[in-house]
Amino acid sequence: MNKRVTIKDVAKKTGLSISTISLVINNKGNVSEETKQKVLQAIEELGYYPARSARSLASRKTGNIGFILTEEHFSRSEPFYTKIFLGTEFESRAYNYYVLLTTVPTQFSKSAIPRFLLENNVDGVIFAGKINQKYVKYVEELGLPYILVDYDLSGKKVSAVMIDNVGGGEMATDHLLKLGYRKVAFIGGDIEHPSIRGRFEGFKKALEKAGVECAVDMCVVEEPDTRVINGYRACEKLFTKLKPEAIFAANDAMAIGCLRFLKEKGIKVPDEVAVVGFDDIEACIHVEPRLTTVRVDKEELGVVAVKHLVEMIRKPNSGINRVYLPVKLVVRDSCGAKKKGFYVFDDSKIDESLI
Amino acid sequence: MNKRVTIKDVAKKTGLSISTISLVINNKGNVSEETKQKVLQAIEELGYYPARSARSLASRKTGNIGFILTEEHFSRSEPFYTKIFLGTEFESRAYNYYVLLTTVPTQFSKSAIPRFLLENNVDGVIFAGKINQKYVKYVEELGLPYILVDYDLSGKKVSAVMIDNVGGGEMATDHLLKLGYRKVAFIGGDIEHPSIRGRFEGFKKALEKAGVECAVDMCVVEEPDTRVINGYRACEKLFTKLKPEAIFAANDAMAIGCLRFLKEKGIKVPDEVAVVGFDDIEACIHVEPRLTTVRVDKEELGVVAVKHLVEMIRKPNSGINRVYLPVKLVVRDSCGAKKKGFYVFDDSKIDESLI
DNA sequence: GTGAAAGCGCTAACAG
DNA sequence: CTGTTAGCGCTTTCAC
Repeated sequence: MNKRVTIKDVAKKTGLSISTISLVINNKGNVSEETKQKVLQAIEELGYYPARSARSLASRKTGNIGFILTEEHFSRSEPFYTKIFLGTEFESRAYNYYVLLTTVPTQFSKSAIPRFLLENNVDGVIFAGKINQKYVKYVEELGLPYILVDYDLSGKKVSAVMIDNVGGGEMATDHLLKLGYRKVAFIGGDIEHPSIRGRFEGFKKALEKAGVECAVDMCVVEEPDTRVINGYRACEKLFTKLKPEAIFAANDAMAIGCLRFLKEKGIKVPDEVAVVGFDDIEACIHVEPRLTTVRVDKEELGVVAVKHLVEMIRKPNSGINRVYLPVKLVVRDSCGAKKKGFYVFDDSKIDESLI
Repeated sequence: MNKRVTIKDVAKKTGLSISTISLVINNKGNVSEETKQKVLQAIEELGYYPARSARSLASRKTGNIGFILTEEHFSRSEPFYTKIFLGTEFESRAYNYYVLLTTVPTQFSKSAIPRFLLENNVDGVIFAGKINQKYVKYVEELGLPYILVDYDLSGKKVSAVMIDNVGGGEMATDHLLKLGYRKVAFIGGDIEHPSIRGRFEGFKKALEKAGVECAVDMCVVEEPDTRVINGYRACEKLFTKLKPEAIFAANDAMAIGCLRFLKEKGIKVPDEVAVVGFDDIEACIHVEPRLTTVRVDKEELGVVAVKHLVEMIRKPNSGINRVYLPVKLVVRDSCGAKKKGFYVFDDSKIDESLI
């Protein structure tokens, strides 16, 4: 490694003491504007950057944020959580933090505790997606500030950045209702998950508003999780007894499962059944017909999480932060709106340019 | 923060000096098995973990690996580079490294130099995908070991983990040839990219082996990049003058573009034209028909990169590492092999279970 | 406003 | 084989 430029070099060059330099770097204390400028200039000229490790050691702050999610979530095919991470990575630059990402097994295990927690190498933690409560508890006991993203702990007041699931579910259902469908079904898995619950709630709310009865057998919510295959199965169950006009699936993966089942059975979408999903994952524009869905701004979830977490790090005991991020209906082909001649803004061009 | 357990506490508890503890931790020098055990036990009992920052400061090693890719690559819809990152993250645990990910603009800019480079906060760097040579040069001048993944610098002997593009291209083309197609076209964009070049090379090699002429107008390689839209355009160009029996696209995105074009024109796949892609991205199983392609093990690319990089960090001047990772043909529906009754291993179940 | 000095927790010679 | 000692580069009282 080349000889590193240190704070001493800056001190020497300016004829000041290292403590003054330090004060300038950290924008602390009372330093005259004049010396401040002198220092800043010297820093610039020398190309000086404070060493992380030295700062951490002396200040007892790491400058790192931990990002924890389950292996299951990260290895999911669609990059939902990846995008959240991207958002945090981007935002954390503004605050001069590094984001350390790690995955943990779904089941809590003492041996799986992230290294950065054991090594005291983060100032705060972001949990993305469903996570075993024990991990959260462990971080809490460490006294570290933390925030959940796209998840919530029932019966516990924690900081969290959430999607407006209820609003989104309502929006999707309203849309189907507006298109004239009356026999509208809901398909969901892992119904204990706060997000899925919320979407279901929105669904019921919309039906109630419209004065449409929400039949029990029009709601298939027993699937263990929300993967494609379970969307397929749920749809199969639904069609053994009933023939809905429209389906609102709790997420895109399940909606795609529905599409798969319907195609196999030769049931035309959207002509015979309309389908709407939730999340707006990439696959939506690859399936046939392209899936109408509720768009979640994943990056934004990450950005907001960092904003709040940094605030919590900077002023401890500032209380709990809870935010709901708005969602947006993206109308494509699976809901039939276009065929019915409803005017809709076509997002497809935007989608394609992203690829 | 709770009172941290330090090396001193371990020394006190064991009645040894801190340097002995340090030796044990780092598995260095000659420490008697007896004291070693004693130390290890004390560490266990106290729940001691060495502080990163202190270690870094004293040893002048950060314990971090930088992971650099362009914004363009990371925001790509399919999680190709994300998976490579996942691989690095996973593997780096084994070596007790943290991976710091950052994106940079495609164009080099002095102000976009990753913070971890400015702050001297990494021991080595992984570049993923196509990257402006200036970034590489910058790292080189810093004296840091680095390795490229899925990219290469022409005229420069650098360490790199590469996909066996030539082999894969050959494999895909062989497959089409074996199915009886003779008029086989190649579609590629960004032909200056080493990977695309390699795939094209493999294509030509296979044709030559089979004694099939490689007509110039059967190769559309002028597109600026390899996105879906350019696959669409390239396919359009192709079909204005010719009618190939099969198409090998340089990657899945372009292959999907072909599928799109062909569907619009009412040309049946695989009945009228067979299509094969490269990469095996998620979308392959969502498109209709499902895309036959060449599978690249993305995680493995990351794993291997870390292995080599760590080696380079540990023994500097150990020379250049260059590896080619094998690929595998995944036969689905777009190539017509199944319809033609060829026996093929069906990967679809595996795919679905991943979702 | 600025400087001197004492660490932060660890590693790395060098003694013994 | 183990201990002593001097830093690594910075932050942080506390004087002046």
